[in-house]
Amino acid sequence: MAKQNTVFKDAFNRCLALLSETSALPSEPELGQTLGVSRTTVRAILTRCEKLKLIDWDKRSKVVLRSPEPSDYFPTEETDSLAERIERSFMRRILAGGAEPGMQINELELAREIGTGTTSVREFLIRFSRFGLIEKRPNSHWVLKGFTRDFALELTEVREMFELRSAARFAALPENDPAWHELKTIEAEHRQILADIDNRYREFSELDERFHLLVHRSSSNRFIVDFYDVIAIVFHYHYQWNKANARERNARALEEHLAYIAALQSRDLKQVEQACRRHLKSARETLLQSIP
Amino acid sequence: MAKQNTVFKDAFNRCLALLSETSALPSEPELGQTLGVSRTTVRAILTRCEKLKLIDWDKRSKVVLRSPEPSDYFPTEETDSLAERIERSFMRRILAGGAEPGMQINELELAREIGTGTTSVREFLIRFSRFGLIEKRPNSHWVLKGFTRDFALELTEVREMFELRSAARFAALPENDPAWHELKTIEAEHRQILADIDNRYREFSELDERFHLLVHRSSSNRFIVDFYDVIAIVFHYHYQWNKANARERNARALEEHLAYIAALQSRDLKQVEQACRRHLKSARETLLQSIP
DNA sequence: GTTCTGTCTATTGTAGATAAAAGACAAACG
DNA sequence: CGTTTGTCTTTTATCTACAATAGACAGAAC
Repeated sequence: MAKQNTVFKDAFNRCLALLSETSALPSEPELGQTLGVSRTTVRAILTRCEKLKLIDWDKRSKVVLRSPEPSDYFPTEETDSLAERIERSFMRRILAGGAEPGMQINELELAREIGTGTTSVREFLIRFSRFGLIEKRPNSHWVLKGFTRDFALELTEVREMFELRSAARFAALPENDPAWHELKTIEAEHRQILADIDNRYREFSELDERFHLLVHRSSSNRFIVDFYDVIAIVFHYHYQWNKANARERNARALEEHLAYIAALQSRDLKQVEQACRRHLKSARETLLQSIP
Repeated sequence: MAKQNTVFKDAFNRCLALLSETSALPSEPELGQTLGVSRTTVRAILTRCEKLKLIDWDKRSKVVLRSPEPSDYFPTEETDSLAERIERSFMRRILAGGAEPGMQINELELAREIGTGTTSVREFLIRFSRFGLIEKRPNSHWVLKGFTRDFALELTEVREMFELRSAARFAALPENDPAWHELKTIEAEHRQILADIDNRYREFSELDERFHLLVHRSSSNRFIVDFYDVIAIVFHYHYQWNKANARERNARALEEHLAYIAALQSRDLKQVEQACRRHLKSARETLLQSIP
C-alpha cells in the first residue's frame, strides 16, 4: 500500500453525479478540469465506468448507458484523504476526550490507533504544530499544550488585532471590488437562515467561516489570511462538540454579523470598529465559556 | 543509514571542551544534563573518549588523561543536524540565487542536490511553509512565492502590529520582572559593540534577534512569539547575503535600539511607541532596499 | 536512602521502495 | 491548426525497515 487512491475514488463519485445529468461525457481534459484531477485519473475513472457498464467508451465517444445506482458509488469513508482522517481522529482526542495539558503524544501509538504509517502522522503533527496546541521536543515526543483558557485568550487577542485591521481595509475597498458583491450574498444568506432559525441554525458555522474569511482576505496579507486557518479549525471543532445553546448562540451571532455587515457597508470606520469589536467580544466569551 | 548521529557528534565536541577544563568528569546523569542529551548518548561519548585515550573510565571514576587535540574533534560539517543543512541549502537557493517567483519546487531534485532522502526534505518544506514563501499544490509540486516586495511588506505589517503591542506590554511589566535585568544586559552589549563598531559590527545580527525576541516574549502570546521565528529567519539570511553598507546600517540600528531601550525604561507609553515605530520603519526600509 | 551504573525497551529520524497521480509528447482526429 | 487521445516518464504520498536517541528499571555503590 503506497499511496491511497482517494483522489480517484472521490473524483469517481463526483463523476457519477455528473453522469446522471447528461447523455454523454465531455473530452478527457475537460472532464479533468471539471473534476479537478489529471487526465491519468480521468482515464482510470472512465475505465471503471466502462467496466460497470455505465458508459460505452470508444475514443472520443463516451455514451451514457444507464444512471448510476447507489451501489456504484464508493462508500464515503473511503473518499476522505488520509490527512483528513488523521486530523479528525486527532482533534477528537484532544478537544473532545479528556486530554490533559502536558500529556505526551506518541507518533507510533497514534499511527496504530488510526491505522496508518508513522510518516503520515508525523507530517500531520508538523503541519498541525503551527496551531500552537502541540510542541515538539526534538529527538523525543510531542507535548500537548492543550486547549486551555490561555490558548483561547492568546488566539482571540491576535484574532482581534487582525480582524480590526482587515475590517478597516474592507471598508476602504473601492466601490467595484468583487468583495462587496460577495458581502451582499452573504448578507442575504444570513437573513434567510435567521428567518428559519429553528431549523437552519446548524448552517451558521459554515457561513461564519465564509464571512470572516472574506473580511480577512481584504487585508491582502498572507499572514493574516493564513492565521484565519487557526481560528477556523478551532471554531469548527468547537461548534462540532459543543452544542449547548447552539440555537441561541448562533442566532445572536447572526444578528451581530448583520450589524457588522451594515457597518462595513456604511464605510464609516468608527461604526465598523464598534460593530467588529462587539462581535469579537461575544465570540470570545462564547469560546471561553466552553473551557472549564 | 537511518538516523544521523549528529546529536552524538555535536555533544562529543562540546564534551571535549568541558574536558579540557577539569581533571575528572562528573556522573553520567549530570553530564547528560550539562550537554542536553540522554544517558545513552553520554555513554557513547564516554566510550569514544576512552577509546581515544582521553579519559580512563571505570564506573564512577572518569579521570582525564590528556587534553583534547584538534584532531579529536568531529569536523563541524558533521555536527549540523540534517534539518539545518536542508534549511541552509534551501535558503541559499531562494534568497541568494535567482529564484523566480512561481518557480516549481521539486522534492526529489532538492533531496538529490542536498544528498538526503525525500522524507527529510518533505518535512522541511512542510515546516517551512508557515513562513509564507512557498505553497503546496496537493498531489503535485510546491510553488515558490518568492522573496518579493509584497512578502516584505506583509511581513513587516504584521511585525509592526505585534511589536507595538509587545513593547507596550513590556513597558507595563512589574519592576521585579527578570526581563528588565535582561534588558540592562542587552543595553550594555549594545554600548560595547558601538564603542568598537568598526571591528564588531557583525555581531549586531545576533544581538538584534535577542533584543526583539525579548520584547516579543513579554506579549505572553504564543502566536506573537512564534511569529518572530519568521522575522528572525528572514533577517538572519538577509543579513548574511546582503552585506552592502552593513557597518553603517548596523550602527544606525544600534542607536535606534538604544533609544528604544531608553523609552522602554522610561515606561512612558507615548515614548515607547514613538521609538518603536521609528526603529521598525527604518528596519522595513532597509529590508525593502535589498529587494529589486 | 539517594544517586549512579548496567541493561534493556520504546520511540524518533531518515532512507528506500512502491502505487497513485500528475504531466509531457507525439500521433490521430475533426 | 487546435484538440483529443495513447503512451510514457516523473513526481508525490505512503509504507516499512533500521540506526540513533531517549527513557525505564533494578541492582550496585556511596
